[in-house]
Amino acid sequence: MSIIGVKGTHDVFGSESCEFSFVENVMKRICEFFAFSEVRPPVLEHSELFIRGVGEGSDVVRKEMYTFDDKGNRSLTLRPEFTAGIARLIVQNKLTNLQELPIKMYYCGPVFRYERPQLGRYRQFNQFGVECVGHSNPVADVDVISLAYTILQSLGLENVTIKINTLGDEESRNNYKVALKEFFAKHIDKMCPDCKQRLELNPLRILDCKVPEDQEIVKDAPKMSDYLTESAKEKFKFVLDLLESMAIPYEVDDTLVRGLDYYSDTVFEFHYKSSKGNNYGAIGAGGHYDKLIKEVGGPDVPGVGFSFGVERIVSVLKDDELFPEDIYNGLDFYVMPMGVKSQASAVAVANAVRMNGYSVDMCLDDVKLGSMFKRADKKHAKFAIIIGENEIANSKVVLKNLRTQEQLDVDISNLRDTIDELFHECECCCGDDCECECCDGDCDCDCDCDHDADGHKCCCHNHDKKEN
RNA sequence: GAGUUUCUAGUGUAACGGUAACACUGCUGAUUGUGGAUCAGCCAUUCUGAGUUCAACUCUCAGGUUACUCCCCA
Repeated sequence: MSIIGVKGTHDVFGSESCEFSFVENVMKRICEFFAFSEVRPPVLEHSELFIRGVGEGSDVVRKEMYTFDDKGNRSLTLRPEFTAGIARLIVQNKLTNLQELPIKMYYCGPVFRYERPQLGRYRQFNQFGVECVGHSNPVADVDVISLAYTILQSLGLENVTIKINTLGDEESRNNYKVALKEFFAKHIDKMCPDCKQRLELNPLRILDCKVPEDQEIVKDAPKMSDYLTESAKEKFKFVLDLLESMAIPYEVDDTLVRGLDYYSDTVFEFHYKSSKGNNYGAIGAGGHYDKLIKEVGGPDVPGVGFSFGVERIVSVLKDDELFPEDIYNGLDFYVMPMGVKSQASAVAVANAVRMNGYSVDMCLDDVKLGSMFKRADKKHAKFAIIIGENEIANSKVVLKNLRTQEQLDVDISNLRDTIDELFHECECCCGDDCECECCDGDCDCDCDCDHDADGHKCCCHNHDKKEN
């Protein structure tokens, strides 16, 4: 009997794995530019952390957590999100005392939510996000939004919609909740069962209800903006003004309420509709939080963060064919030993070329040369290195370009230099990505960059060799 | 948690209750040191379990699982 994977989990391998790496690498690189450093919190935490951190009232905690008792009867939970774990990590390691604030961290890894799988939604999925903890300047909010926006742009997602709203400070929210309760109490009989529950638990959530009839009622509900304290209003205005000055487009959406209880003041979501029209929901979201660090036992400092759904972003990029061609692993060399006796030398050569910085695979079966060429083709290898008894006797190898069919005998002592020449990147001195065939000697490319009337001078060192 | 839905070779698809078929991929050979072609051959406990039947991929029941919807979220 075969064992199959758990519902809502996915195996990532082959070309899809290259796509995930590409997305994660772009994200990591840009986070480093923004001076965030990587953090790797554990997957397992005490359930208590999420109950207190994320909030008992949230659906994530109420019905979506993978919670179980371990052998010591401790209640543990597979993280449903990163923020609470990072808050714990900061507090436990006393990072707020050890370094200048804010603490800026980014993370990437799997999270778990027990729910029915559907489009863009899995039980185990990957989140990439950042937290910026310990500074109350709302510039931090904008910094984080700008980071997220930069990432999405670098990935090639041009038409991203940023929805933004403010939940205000505690005082604003309490006033608003009272007003909402009063308002919805008049209509609650006509509303959906979920909303009836929400009225008591967290009336803010009613604003997020998707039932059409309820949405009609929501339209006439009191607005958050009318209940904001002056300081909350000012903060939000500051954030919006700053976004504007940075040319980051946004839409204020006063029905935007996040599902995690720790948020206050600025909250935002990133939406993107793929050309196929698939609606993956928000591809990323985040916000500002005031009480989380304190709730976990730390000092009374705020934080702000966002998180992307890596699977959703991969899906969207796939739908819109935005993955660059060159992200899929190509093999530089395939080593072909002729006969068992040549294998030892082949391994040595393969390793030497690897240490030179190239990807090298080797045929492990004693099969005919023809078969080895077929295998090299399958792997899309650029070059073959053939080693047989003749070559070993002369301390040579045969180096064959599998695209052009050219081949030459190379002394093993010269192999390194020969290979480096073959792989030398040809760059036109115009530095303009002009795609000129600069190896043709006088390099008469027709790019329209304006340099010397003499035309380009190609910096490629391969001329002489190729022309011979 | 509720609803609809999928399940046959690595992939995509056939088969009235009666021999599991086809295409691509893969492997082996024709071809003993030079490939991408051609030709031959090989590759399945039909998701699992139970039931009905002389006979089940096909019908029934239970479970798993795929995809999607609601709730909610990344």
